[in-house]
Order: sequence, then structure tokens, then C-alpha cells
Amino acid sequence: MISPLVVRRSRLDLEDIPEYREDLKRQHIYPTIPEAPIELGYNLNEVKDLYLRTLDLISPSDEDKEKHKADPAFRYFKASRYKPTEYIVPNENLRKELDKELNEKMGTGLYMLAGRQGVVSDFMRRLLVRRFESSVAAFRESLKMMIDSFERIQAWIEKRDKVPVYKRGILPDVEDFYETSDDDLTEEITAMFEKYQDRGFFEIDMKYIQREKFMADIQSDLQLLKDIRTEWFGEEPQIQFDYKLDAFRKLLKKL
DNA sequence: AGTCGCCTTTGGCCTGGAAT
DNA sequence: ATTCCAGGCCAAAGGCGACT
Repeated sequence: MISPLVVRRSRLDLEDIPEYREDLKRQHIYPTIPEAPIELGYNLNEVKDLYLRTLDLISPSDEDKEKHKADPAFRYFKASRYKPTEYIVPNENLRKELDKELNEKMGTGLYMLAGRQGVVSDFMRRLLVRRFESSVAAFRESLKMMIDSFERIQAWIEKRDKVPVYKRGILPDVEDFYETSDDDLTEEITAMFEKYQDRGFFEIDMKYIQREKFMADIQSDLQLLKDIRTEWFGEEPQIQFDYKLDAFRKLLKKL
């Protein structure tokens, strides 16, 4: 209904809509339409093995996962921190109880939340892969961010015996929230708490979670991220510079 | 049967309001 | 009048429930 009234001036519109096309022609104005991007290659040199190994860890193929399903030594990044609802206890009564609580507090049932968190966890894993393939510097940033995030959630669970679920932003430090003695919450902290609750913050009690399995997976993910960080950026980092960046810089200079 | 909002991170961009 | 900053929007994928 509104499309004839909307003024759109994207380059494609300028070509496709006769009024714009003819008007521009009349004025001898020719929009610049960029060419399709050109794919460039670069050599990973001695980093190739480390690169492929890292990729296998953060993004194993489905065949690999299936093949090593029974092998407890097979390591890969599960992004477990983002899907606590995958670790809900099999007890039907407790599940119903949690489902009811979530519906009342958040307006979102357990199964809805579990579906979402599964997607989010997978998405986070893919984001890490994308950052990895983007540049060495980007990968280092995101590794640090993710390690911090895993450590914050670990500390939270240990202190509160509850899993925090917080959308929209970085999870606050648990010490900032609950360190005050004798429950004498200052006004500042109360205000902060309300702000987070308004943005959808809530906690899932650990009695609903298969504690050992969940904590073990979080620890395993965390250690895996740290091992990758040590290999790439540790005391004796295998990576001295960014071959991708280097290749691109050379090309720019040549041009 | 089809559409839409939710939810995650990143970085560019924009806005409104406060500080200089 | 200018600068600064916090906060919000947007895209990417996709399972699920609510709604039409």
C-alpha cells in the first residue's frame, strides 16, 4: 500500500524504476554500480596445520562428531555456556515446575527457551569461526571476550547456585551484584538490579540443571578456548603475524 | 499455511542529551 | 556552538510459539 509513496533511492532502484532511470538520463547523471567482489587467495604457510586444527576444534564437521561420539577424549567447542536449558534434569515434575516458573516470570516456556538457546549456542560458535576467518586480531579479541564470558558465568553459578540468563549485553560481575553484606543493598545496586531485570535478566536454579554435566562442559569449553589462545598468542606464540592481512597489504601497495 | 518476534555478537551509524 | 557519550538500530541463522 505504501510502496508508491515511499521514496527509495538505492542504486538498484535508480536502474530499475523507469521514472528515476529516465530522469537521471535526462540530466546526464550515471550512478556508479560497483562490480562484483573478486575472490583473492593467500598462503597460510607454516600456520596451515594450526589453522586447520583450530577450525576442527571450534567447528567440527557433523561426520567427525558422529564418528567420535563414543570417544570421551574427542574435544570440540560446544558453546555450552549459551544453552543451559539443554542440561535440564530428566525429572518430569521438575521440568513442569520450571516451565511454569519461566512462563510466569518471562512469558516464555521451557521448550521455547531451549529451542532458542540451542540456536544461539550454534550461532555463537559460527560467529567465532567467522571472526577466526576474518583476521588474527579479530580472533584474538573474540577469544578474550568469550573466555571472560565463560569465567563470569562460572563465578556466578559457584556463588549463587543459579544460572543467570541475560539477553542484551554483557553479564555483570556477580561480585558487583551480591557482594554486599547483610543484604543491605545500596540504592545504587538496587537500581542496577532493576535495570537488568527490565532487560530480561533472570536466574535458573541449579536444582533444575544436571550440574556435573553442565559444569564439566563449561570447564571443557573454557579450557579449549584457553588452549587455543595459548597456541596462537601465548608465551611462545606460533603466530608471528597475519598472513591474510599481509597479503592484502601487499596487494594494496601494488595497486 | 504463512508471518513474525525472540535471542546471540560485531561494528558502523545515528540520535538525544549533557558537558565543555 | 561544539564536542562527547551512552544507547539504540541493523544485518547475519533458525527452532519455536503466537497469531492471523
